[in-house]
Amino acid sequence: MKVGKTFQEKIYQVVAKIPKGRVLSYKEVARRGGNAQACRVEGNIMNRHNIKGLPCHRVIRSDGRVGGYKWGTKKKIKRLQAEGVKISKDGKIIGFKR
DNA sequence: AGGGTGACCCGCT
DNA sequence: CAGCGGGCCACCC
Repeated sequence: MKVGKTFQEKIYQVVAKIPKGRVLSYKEVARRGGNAQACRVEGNIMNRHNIKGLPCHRVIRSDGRVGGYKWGTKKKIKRLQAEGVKISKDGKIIGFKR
């Protein structure tokens, strides 16, 4: 029995509910979405459809890095810092627990 | 309309 | 340490 909703919908809901100043890893989001192995799709969706209102910059890799970004990883880091997220010089998320 | 590949990845061997 | 498979979406031809 299928829920009917596509992965994008689930991902959208999860990511959109990320509190400000908090970051989630792709795997975490994917896990909540139902398939932890679909982590690639997340990036793909956001990359092709940088949905407005979706704080995709709050989604980072499990390694603690910010990962990639359609508009540029640097931009992503800057954005996170503006939200209050501490980021190391190497672009590592400080205070991120996987 | 259909097939094939890329993509902001992760975990295992 | 390096390499690859895995599942889902959108775009290209």
